[in-house]
Amino acid sequence: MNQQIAKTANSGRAPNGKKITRIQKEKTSQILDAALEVFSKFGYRGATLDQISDQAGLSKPNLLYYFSSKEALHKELLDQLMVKWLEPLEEMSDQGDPIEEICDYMCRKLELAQDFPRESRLFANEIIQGAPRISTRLSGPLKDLVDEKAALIARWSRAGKIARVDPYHLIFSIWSTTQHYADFDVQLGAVLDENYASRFEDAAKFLGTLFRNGLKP
Amino acid sequence: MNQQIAKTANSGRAPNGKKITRIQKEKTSQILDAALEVFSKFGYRGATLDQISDQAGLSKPNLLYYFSSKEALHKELLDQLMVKWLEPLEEMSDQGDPIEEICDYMCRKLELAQDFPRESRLFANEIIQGAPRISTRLSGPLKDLVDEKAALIARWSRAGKIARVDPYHLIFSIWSTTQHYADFDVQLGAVLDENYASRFEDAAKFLGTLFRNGLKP
DNA sequence: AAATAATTTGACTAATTGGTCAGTTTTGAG
DNA sequence: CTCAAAACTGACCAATTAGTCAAATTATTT
Repeated sequence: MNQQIAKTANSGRAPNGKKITRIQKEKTSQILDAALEVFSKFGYRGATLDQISDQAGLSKPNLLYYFSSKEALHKELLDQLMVKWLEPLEEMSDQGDPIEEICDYMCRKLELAQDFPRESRLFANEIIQGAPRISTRLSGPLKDLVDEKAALIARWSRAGKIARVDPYHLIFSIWSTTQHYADFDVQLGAVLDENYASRFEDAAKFLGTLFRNGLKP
Repeated sequence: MNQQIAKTANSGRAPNGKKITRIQKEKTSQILDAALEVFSKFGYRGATLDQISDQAGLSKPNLLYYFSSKEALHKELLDQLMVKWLEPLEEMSDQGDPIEEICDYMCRKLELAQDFPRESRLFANEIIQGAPRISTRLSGPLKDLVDEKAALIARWSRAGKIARVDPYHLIFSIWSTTQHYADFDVQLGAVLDENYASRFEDAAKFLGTLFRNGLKP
């Protein structure tokens, strides 16, 4: 058997019908974790398979037994990431209070930055370097979801429930302010010094104030 | 003469007293521009001297005649960048109206993102990847300046001139929202589509509203 | 027009890179 | 236990990388 091993961790079977063994599940997850660590730190071109296989605790040929190429490994990480990254925005609902819905979204994004900083940096690296391996996802699923939620925010805006603001740029400001706490963590460490430990708590409080006041109709 | 050529473009003389020729001035500036282009797109480890020398229109050994190593070239770019990057914050003054001072700072940062997106991405790449070649600048000059201006904002806050907010996180929010327009430009392009052309204008308007309302006492 | 200094180049090196492959070892179903 | 499939390995390869160097070319000075 020389075919590439399935990468999605579903119920015992790969999309192509092949069985997924215990070892496959363990090793692919080890590799993906190691790859996330290294890609997020050095970017695609800066990361090496040797680093990743070292980090994962196996040999390079063994790594290539599970993922056919560096590119395939990177692509798999981005695919998994995209799902997690869109979730918080999907949850924004036209029920509840508009300003609270928006602030809740901001808080969920901030939690992502806190809990998954490597994923955030992986994404940032990819975007900054021109998104060569993710651009279709941006103009596809991402744009569709943003269009939908921007329309919702625009309705709130027109109905006078929130201030009259450009909904797209509101979403961008939530992305940027929250992701900043993952992507620019080193800079925060240098500047905040003794107040570094409480940065996420303080950020939630500050951003809550900023958006709540800033969006008041 | 085999010594390294001076890199600072001052009045005809290098710090070591050597004369700077016309060719030196031209070539170093060509190289720095090319290096900025390539480093900002691929990060330090992803960039190659071959790419940079190609972009600059000269041979690799010729490039290494002007800059002793890849590291030295990158460091020179970061040094030049740091000055430009701190300027807007330095200009924030305790004269003028507090909220306008803060919004003016935000606008100046947004202009930097618009006029110098490559510099912004160079900086972002360096920070995301752990700032291995700039960390002393962060905890030195940057921290000092931020501490000073945060104290100014804190005074405004205590005096009731602006809302009671954490001054550090206010500064972070200005950094993140403005730099986002340079660093995540590809993502904006994918999402905004036909509204892409006016993104900076729209951003200035949105961020003006957000910060003006959000900081009202 | 020499003479000197500055600039440029091609050919090179040693190290690192992503990826291959034939063969060995381990695993787990019957 | 048996044996086929799965997992793993060391040795290898071609391409790319940062950096060197002696020699050639060009600019500048006198």
